[in-house]
This record gives sequence, C-alpha cells and structure tokens, in this order.
Amino acid sequence: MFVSVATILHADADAFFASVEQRDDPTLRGKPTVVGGGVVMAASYEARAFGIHGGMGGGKARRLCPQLQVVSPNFEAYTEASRALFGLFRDTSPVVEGLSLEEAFLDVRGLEHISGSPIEIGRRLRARTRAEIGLALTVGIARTRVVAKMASRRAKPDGLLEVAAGHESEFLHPMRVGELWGVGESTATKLVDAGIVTVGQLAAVPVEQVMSAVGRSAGRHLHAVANGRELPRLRPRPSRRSFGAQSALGRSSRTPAAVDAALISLVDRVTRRMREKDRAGRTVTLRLRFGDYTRATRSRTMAKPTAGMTTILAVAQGLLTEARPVIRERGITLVGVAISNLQTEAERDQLRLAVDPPVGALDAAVDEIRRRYGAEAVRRAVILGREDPFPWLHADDPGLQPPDGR
DNA sequence: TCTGGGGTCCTAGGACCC
DNA sequence: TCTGGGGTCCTAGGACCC
Repeated sequence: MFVSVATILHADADAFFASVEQRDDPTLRGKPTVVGGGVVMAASYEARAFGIHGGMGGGKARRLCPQLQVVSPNFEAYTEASRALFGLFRDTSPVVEGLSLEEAFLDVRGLEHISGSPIEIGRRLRARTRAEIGLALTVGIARTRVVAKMASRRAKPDGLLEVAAGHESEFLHPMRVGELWGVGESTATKLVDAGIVTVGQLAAVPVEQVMSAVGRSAGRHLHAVANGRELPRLRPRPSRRSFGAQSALGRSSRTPAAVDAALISLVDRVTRRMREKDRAGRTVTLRLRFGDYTRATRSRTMAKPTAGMTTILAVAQGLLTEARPVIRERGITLVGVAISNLQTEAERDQLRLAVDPPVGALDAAVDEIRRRYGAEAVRRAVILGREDPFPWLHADDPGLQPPDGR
C-alpha cells in the first residue's frame, strides 16, 4: 500500500480576463464588469451576482444589469498576466501542467522539507499572486487532478480547499454526476438514463455498466475518478495538437463572396501563427455552422506538413466548394479552419537543422541531430527535408559518396 | 439560453495492408 | 476462390473545456 498524501494543487485565477481589466483600470473595481461586447467572454463576480456568465449574449447581459461595465478584450494584457502567473507556478513547483492561460496543476510532492505542507504552499502561492500580480487565485488540493480541480471550484472565489487523502468519497459521492469535471449535459443524461444519478452511485456500479452507457474510454475514466483514483495519462506533457481560427458571420456577410473573403483572412491568420511558432501540419479541417445551429466539418490530409498560406488556402477552398450544397441548403453562420496532424516539435527541430543548418556547419548539424535524437533521426530529418542535404548518408544508395571522400 | 473563439480527446466506419 | 484477424491511416462527427 502506498502512503498517499494530497499533493496535487489546482491553481486558478478568478474571473481572469475581467480581473485583469479591473486591476488595470481602478474605475472598474467593485463594479459589475464583463469582457467582450457581442458575447460575454468573462464576467467579474459583481456581474455574476446579476446572473451574468460567460457565453451569454451582450444584449441580455445589459438587460440584466443596466449599469454593467463592458470592455473589449485586451489579449496582450492577459498573455502578460498569464506569463507572470506561470512564473510563480514554476517558482512554486518544478512540475506544472498548464490547462489554460489562467489555471494549472502543480505537483508539490517531495517539497515538504523545502516549502512546507501542500496547504502552506497553497497559501503562500495565493498571497504572492495577490501581492506580485494583483490577482485573486483559488487553490484546490487533493490526491488526484480531478478532485483538486473540483476542490478549487468549490472554494471559488479567492479561496483554498484541501480534500485530504482518504476523504475523497465524503467530498465526491453526494454530488450529482453532472457536477464532475468532464461530464457535460450529454454524458450526464446518458448516466442518469442508466440509473446513475450521484457520484456515489457511479462509484458503486461495475465499470462495465458505466462503459456501456458512455463509451469505453470515458466510462473507465469516470469510474476511476468516482472511486478517488485516476488513470495515468498517456502523453505526459501534452504539446499543442492543432491551430485554428474561426469567425461568426454577421447577417450581412453570408453571401458566397463574403464567405470566401472570410476564409482567406482565417487561413492567413492561422498560417501566420503557425509560422511564428515554426510549426506545420498535414490535415486541414473546414468547420461550418449553419442557420439551425447544426455543425459540420470537412477535412483533407496532405502528404507533407506545411504552414504555407497558398497550399492551405487551396485545400480549404476545395473543401468549401465540396460543402457548397449543404451551405445552400441550411445557410451558413460560422466558418472556421483548423490545421492538425502537426509535425512534432522534434521533427521540426530536425528539419530546421537539416534544411537550414548553421552556416558552413553541415557536419555539426548532423552531429547535433544525432546527439539530440539518435542516429535514426538523421535519416528521418533527411526524408522530411525538401531536398536531401546529406545524400551520402544513405548507405543503401551506393552511388552517393560524401564530398572529399569522407 | 439562442451561442464567441480557442482548444482537447474519443468513436466509428472505411480503405488498405499483411 | 474464399476467407480470418490485426494494424494503421483517414474522414466525419460528437462531447467537453476555458
């Protein structure tokens, strides 16, 4: 039996976008404030008291609260605040797993002697976030990530809650299944239809019954969570899997020409971001939403990864042409484009070294690839490159010799 | 409650290969 | 000529999250 202690912290900045705005503009402090005009992207706790929440239409929010302060988003400020926040997180624990701009899991196992108990660590982190960044941070502490996340949810706003090891059932079992992190409306309905209403019932039922109700993977996961366990995730450090951009079309911009124009600017935006991050992908997905709020996607996978505007635009336009009949039929209200199937970061590094080695340093580039990624990677890098910069490395092609008889 | 923009993961069927 | 079982990739869609 393991000695098990609650060492996972879930740290979450409260009403993040709205709080950054209130911090930077003192006239907003204490007033109901939302970020985003057409749709509420974030609502301060003063605004939430009026029943306003994220995703709500701006008109409705103003009706609920006529004195509402509405500010347009300033993503640079949020990114900067996020950087500062994650700086504190990393200063607190070496194991940080970010979930979004404003929240992360921190594993503080083994830090007792240096930093104190998880609760002490959490208190200090909250105090520092307040003092150094000017934001309220809520911390949940538990043995597993899901329970830590739910503890911070319970403790919000500006609080701290530990669910001590061994007390997970007392905390979780009275809840309705829909309150679990990861259970939305659809899954909750399926569980309730199967006679599983509370988390306690979910824990007690055989796992096979849960899997048959909600599917293999979700079933296994939820059953473990309800029993205070958690399956290890397959990918330890999830790196980015896709780049996307989308835009809701106003009433006036739903003509074919306007949709074409929107698509061009979306592809431009998304490929620009990819090139900034030096990433490329193979699958182009066109996302559509129709007048009746149904959705559809169309996708195509290319032979080679790219972040090129013209290539991706051509593929996206082809997909849009294919979708033309559905669009005529149902009317279009949103168009989006996403690039997935990304080249891994290792592949990107290899490619960069192979195609664009430091000046006059081909050999060094080869050595660097071999050192970082192993001998096989040298071959892969070559295959990934536009041209073969190291033909003599191909031992199975006897016609090629290294220059200077190397 | 009539819906913005950015993501993640899972499922299921078909194609293709061994 | 007909056939099994297993694997991978692609496409489309669904669910969920912040």
